[in-house]
Amino acid sequence: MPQRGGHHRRMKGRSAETGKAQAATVRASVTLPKSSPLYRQVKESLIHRVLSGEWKPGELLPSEQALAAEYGLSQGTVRKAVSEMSAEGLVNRRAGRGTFVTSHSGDYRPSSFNPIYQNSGKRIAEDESIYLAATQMRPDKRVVEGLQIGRNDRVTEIIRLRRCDKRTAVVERSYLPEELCPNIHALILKEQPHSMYVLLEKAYNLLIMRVEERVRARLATEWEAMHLGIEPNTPVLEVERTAFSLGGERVEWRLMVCETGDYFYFNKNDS
Amino acid sequence: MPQRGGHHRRMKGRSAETGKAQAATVRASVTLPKSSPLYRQVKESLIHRVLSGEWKPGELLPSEQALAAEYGLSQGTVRKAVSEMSAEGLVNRRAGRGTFVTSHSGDYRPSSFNPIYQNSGKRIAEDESIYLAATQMRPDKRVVEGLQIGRNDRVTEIIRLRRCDKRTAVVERSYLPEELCPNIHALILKEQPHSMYVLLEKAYNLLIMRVEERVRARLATEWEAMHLGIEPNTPVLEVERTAFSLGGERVEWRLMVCETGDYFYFNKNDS
DNA sequence: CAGTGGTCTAGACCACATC
DNA sequence: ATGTGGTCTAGACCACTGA
Repeated sequence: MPQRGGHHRRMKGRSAETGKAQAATVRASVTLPKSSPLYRQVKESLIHRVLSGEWKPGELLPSEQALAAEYGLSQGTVRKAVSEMSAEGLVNRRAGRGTFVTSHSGDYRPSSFNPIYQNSGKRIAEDESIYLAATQMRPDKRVVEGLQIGRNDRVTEIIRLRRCDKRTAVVERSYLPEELCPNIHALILKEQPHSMYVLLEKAYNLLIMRVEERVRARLATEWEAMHLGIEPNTPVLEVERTAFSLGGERVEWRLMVCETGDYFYFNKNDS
Repeated sequence: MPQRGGHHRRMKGRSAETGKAQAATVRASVTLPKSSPLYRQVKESLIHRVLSGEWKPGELLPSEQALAAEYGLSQGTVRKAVSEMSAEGLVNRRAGRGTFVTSHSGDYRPSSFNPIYQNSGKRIAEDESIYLAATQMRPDKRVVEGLQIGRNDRVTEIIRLRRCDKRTAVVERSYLPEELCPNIHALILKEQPHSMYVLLEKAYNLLIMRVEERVRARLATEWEAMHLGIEPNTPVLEVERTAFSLGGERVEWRLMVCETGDYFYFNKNDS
């Protein structure tokens, strides 16, 4: 790892000194990973601590003061680390309360990952999901590709319908690697959770932070048409999603199918 | 406008004083708009100055020092303002060089707004656009809705094909309000620009910052099928886009149609 | 009330780009 | 050599929350 930023300082146990920024004299060896800006090292450290389960989704982080003391840095540096995490949605800050690890459940994470809307503008939520199946199986070619796993690894297939206003809006098939989510089929069948991503947090400490979606048009199969209440060979959207955890693992590969007379896929882009 | 943050201070001509943060005594009246944090006021001010054309896309802003002096604030406060603008993509900062107003042309704005990819992973660029028409007309119902204009306002319709590897990948129809982009049809026909958004910057100082897209599946019309080299009634993606300028105006409503045997619509979501 | 995050300042030093 | 943005510090005051 090349040195960047030229700070070369340890993050713990700084000598009192004058309090001014010190020259590039390497004084004492490094206590924490990498080099590059200190606030980034702090950020990486905090992320690892979240991944390790030290603070679980929805829980409170130590205050900036406490973290600054712990790392032996100024509050401003810790603040910048936490600010980046907040900007990336990993954490929510609330003045007067503290900083919380993001969670798909409860109060925060408002918009979530539901890209399909009714023409009326109403978003298709997960409220009225109907689970049709949850079974362990061998992955087919698309699933192997989407999850980047071995052909002989096992996955869990979860099939559900998303209903809205007493109509089936979306037919959905999810595939999760058995290695990351052992026995999730049993949990699904027992709990019939409203949100899969909340279940992944609670049962496996997997926090979904990012998804990639590929959208295509094709004709509905007979099976899909039956569930969606449309004629076979009606054109439908096929949304293919890969979901990544905070740790960067591919946790889910999903296929969503919906008809687009009454629904559409929506994307707001700031790039 | 309710007061927030309790700072109540003018942004110009601060008295020298001790240099420490001052109490809430309102000393002299406000010189700049709104209240709320100073760095936000600075940001708003800078945005207005960009909108006014004081600095055009691609041009250099004054240094943080210079801006701090001009507004009578510390560099840190100006820095926070510029940082937000940078995070929102309004501006690019480069160490050693300075801060530049974002532009769709030239070096920066790498990923732009092209959501359609070949199955190979290659992005459909604007390089090989073929313009079929650019005419002034009355908007139909969808255009009125998309641009939120009056039924009697005039718009310019621009039809083009996007080619990639010697094949037509996308058929595209754009509609721009004549009021915002007078006589753009003449410019289009004369310059046949690679990028419409670069043209909008240069000719009308309209910087496209944000788009909303609605995606649906339907069957190709005969006209579309002809251009795309497919059979009529093949399922295709219809991507409907509204483009917003920095000022928040609806500048373009666009319809993109592509076949999805060889192409797909891609979306990366961090929400 | 004490503690939290949010704003603001002033000043130091750094890597980098340009001349 | 000069000037730019980038990092880091130390300390002040603020508004908000909850006990």
